[in-house]
Amino acid sequence: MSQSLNIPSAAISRLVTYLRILEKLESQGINRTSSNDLAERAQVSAFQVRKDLAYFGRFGTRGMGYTVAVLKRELRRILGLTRPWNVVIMGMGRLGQAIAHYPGASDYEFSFVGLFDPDPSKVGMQIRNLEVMHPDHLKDFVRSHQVDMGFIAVPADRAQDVAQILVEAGVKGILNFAPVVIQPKMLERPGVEPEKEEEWEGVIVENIDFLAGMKRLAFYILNPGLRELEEVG
Amino acid sequence: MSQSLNIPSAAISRLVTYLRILEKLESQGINRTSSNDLAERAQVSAFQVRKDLAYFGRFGTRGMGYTVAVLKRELRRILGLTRPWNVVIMGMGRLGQAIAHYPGASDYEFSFVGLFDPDPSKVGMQIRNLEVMHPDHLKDFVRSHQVDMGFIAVPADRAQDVAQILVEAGVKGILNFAPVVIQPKMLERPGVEPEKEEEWEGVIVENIDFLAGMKRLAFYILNPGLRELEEVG
DNA sequence: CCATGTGAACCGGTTCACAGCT
DNA sequence: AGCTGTGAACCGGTTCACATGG
Repeated sequence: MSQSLNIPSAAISRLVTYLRILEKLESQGINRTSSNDLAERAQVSAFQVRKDLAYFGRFGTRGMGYTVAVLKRELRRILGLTRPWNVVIMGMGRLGQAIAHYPGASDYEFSFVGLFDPDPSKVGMQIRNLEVMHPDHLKDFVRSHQVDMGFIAVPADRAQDVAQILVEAGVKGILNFAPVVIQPKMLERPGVEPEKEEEWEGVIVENIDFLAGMKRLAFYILNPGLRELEEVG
Repeated sequence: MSQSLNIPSAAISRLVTYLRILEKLESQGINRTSSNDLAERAQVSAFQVRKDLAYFGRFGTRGMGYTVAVLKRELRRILGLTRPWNVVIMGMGRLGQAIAHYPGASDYEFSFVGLFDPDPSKVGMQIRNLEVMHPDHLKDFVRSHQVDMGFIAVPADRAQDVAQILVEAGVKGILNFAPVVIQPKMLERPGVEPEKEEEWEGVIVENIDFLAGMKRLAFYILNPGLRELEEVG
């Protein structure tokens, strides 16, 4: 029934989309919906919507559909958006700053609690009521502020090192904006080998690569026809 | 053989990754590689690498592997990165500006040729040697400058309208950074109905949604174990 | 009678084993 | 012998049809 194995990762991406739609519906004062309605708005099939939800339980009423508020609450719970997430951003170039200011991040429980950049001209800068710090202070900061995630917004050639630093500092997940594949082999947390090394699940890495997005777009413009649906970060 | 149907869209994402790896190898003076080597660097299986390449032809030498320069050239050709792509960016908030300055975009043949924002305080601003224009001028601009793609970097509640405007202006593809599902139903290009309406293939929409990335990350941190590999924009 | 929830069929993409070239 | 290229097996995710329950 609920929460067992075999949940396609694509389903998770879609749940995020459904949640966004439900929030929009709620803000419009609409309080009932259906798998058909959601499907149309999310551009997937109604089967898909029902199956995706079924992985986690049953949230609707047969013959009636779904209550927007209920389904929204359940999806937020499933996705872990009821508790706060403390986030640090590595790299305060234009992209890092744009992320720090991104509206909507704080609507959910994402709090940017620390901003880091090694550039002396950036250290000490005030961004969004936070003072940019040198990465040397990351490790202490992560521990003292219970940081959950680190975002990588540094140049591509620095990304692997920064990922390493984040892992050593003890974050649980990384959102990587740099156009590189982070090598998980190297993401070993020192001090874990001594313990049960089975224990160490590894850090979750999710990628957001818009250079790649541009290139895929170029390909599909040249080759229309072999375009299906796609799910992207 | 080459270029027929049934190419998984995930394969396209991986090709982009392989290309990036080849460019790195070349910059390091390495000029031979293999499916095994590429696989490790891209964090996929060697089977996968060979299969992905096989969709488009044969580029290696049996027993020898691949020549970096050759494979790189072929991937660039396949992905359409040998010809220039003229791009406009809609929305000159922090994200739009970060994209406009993104290093790497111009390494490939992506040229940002026009920047648009309706905000009077932004119109006329000089960004990257370009003057920010009002969207009213988009249609003429797209025609006169042969714009291929439009990037949407506007607030979520404006994204659908901007998509509509881009389509009407005649772009072939859209890279949408806003956290909304663009409704393709509405993306009708006026003046197409009169002609063969079969002809209108539609505009390609690719999404880059980092709010969604954050949420997926939250989910996978809470539920490690049901994490496989993922491909993301 | 409606729309959800779900076991089963189907399909497409990944994995595999091996054939083919160097 | 080594590594690519590929038809076939396999597996997982999507689609479907229908049973379930309001």
